Amino acid sequence: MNNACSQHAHPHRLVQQPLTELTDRLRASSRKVTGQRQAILDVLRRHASPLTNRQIHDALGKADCDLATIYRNMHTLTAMGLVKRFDFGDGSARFELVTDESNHHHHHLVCNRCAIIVEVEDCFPPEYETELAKRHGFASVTHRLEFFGLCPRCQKEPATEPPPSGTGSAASTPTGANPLLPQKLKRGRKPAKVAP
Amino acid sequence: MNNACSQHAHPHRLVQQPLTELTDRLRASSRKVTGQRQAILDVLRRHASPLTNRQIHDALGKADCDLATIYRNMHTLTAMGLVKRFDFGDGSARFELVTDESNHHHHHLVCNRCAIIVEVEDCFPPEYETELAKRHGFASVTHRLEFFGLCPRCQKEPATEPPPSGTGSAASTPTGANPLLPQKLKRGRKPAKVAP
DNA sequence: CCAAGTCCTGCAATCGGTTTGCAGTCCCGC
DNA sequence: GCGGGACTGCAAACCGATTGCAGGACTTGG
Repeated sequence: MNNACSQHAHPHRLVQQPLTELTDRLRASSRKVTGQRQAILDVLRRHASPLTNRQIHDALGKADCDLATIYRNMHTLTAMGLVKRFDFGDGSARFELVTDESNHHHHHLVCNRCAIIVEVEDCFPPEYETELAKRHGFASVTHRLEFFGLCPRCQKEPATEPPPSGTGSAASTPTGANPLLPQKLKRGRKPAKVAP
Repeated sequence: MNNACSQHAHPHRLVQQPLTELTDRLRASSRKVTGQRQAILDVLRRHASPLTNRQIHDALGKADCDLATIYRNMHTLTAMGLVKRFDFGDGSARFELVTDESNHHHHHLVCNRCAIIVEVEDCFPPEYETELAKRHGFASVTHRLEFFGLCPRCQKEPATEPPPSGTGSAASTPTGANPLLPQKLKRGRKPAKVAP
């Protein structure tokens, strides 16, 4: 499956860190460098925005790998600090590769319609958090912050239309449509069925 | 900023708005004032921290009400603006009653161990968001911000202990234990089973 | 106060995301 | 090259959440 380039957000700010360094870190933790693991890291490396496990699975293409394996690996990698987990409030977790240099603290700006994701640097000053922690006696305080809104392209759309298809250059997600609707999940049940 | 002092779970800062006003708003929207609806609102009214649907269900006690009904009602009430939904990143939504006066913009500080929730006023200045929106061309930008850390009580705990029981004064949630583990959900599967 | 029309509820099936037991496979150090 | 532990695939199962359906509860109008 093609996941490729014209990636909406900062298309070329991709992490070019050699895969070997990643695998080295794996070995250092007495973990094995399996083909699946490498493939997953590779997929993450070539994507700028955080991906869901399913997106990773789809992006793997021929280097297929069981979804359960991806889930397990994301846990392992997160625990090892190789990837970071983000939560946009639609029921699925997203993961981003963490690399020594480029992975400073950052957040995201997500479109409520097409789910396009823009990385943003904005965040309040750290003293804020320190102050907050002190005031309430909490320790090791962290925060989770994400922004949501309507992206420029979606603002132009008719309104009560389904999310944009492929109208422009930037396809929302490589895996195809995946409009996440924060605060308003959308699940379903098949039409109906008779008795067993 | 600071609202109250050592409030952890401001037990008495409850919303005392008459239930009638709430029911009036329901009628005004051509919705029916059912017993379940009232019971749910009542439960929310007497709790200061956001509750999960299950917690609401448990808290209902004798005024039992199907979980599905609670889910449906939380949707309705959220859409009507009577309750606000929060997401702490453990797989379940939480709801807080919205009342005209007291429900200003606010966030939460959650303990990673015992799940105690403290309401906090801290947030970055609104210009921030406006600026961000403008810079990226986004419209109607909102944000989701929550803080996580270790509460004072849990800091004293041994460490690799299960979350504290009822050691102190401030019981986490009226409904009982419900330690949420942000970023590290905990699901399970029963022991095992043989063939059908 | 009753009847009709709606909205609502309970029940059970279902959905999607995620986890896990189990058995076979692969990686790595020896 | 071998052995054992780490890992994978498969399928079952979990969980929060959603929904079709049919009976029940509010409301409004008469």
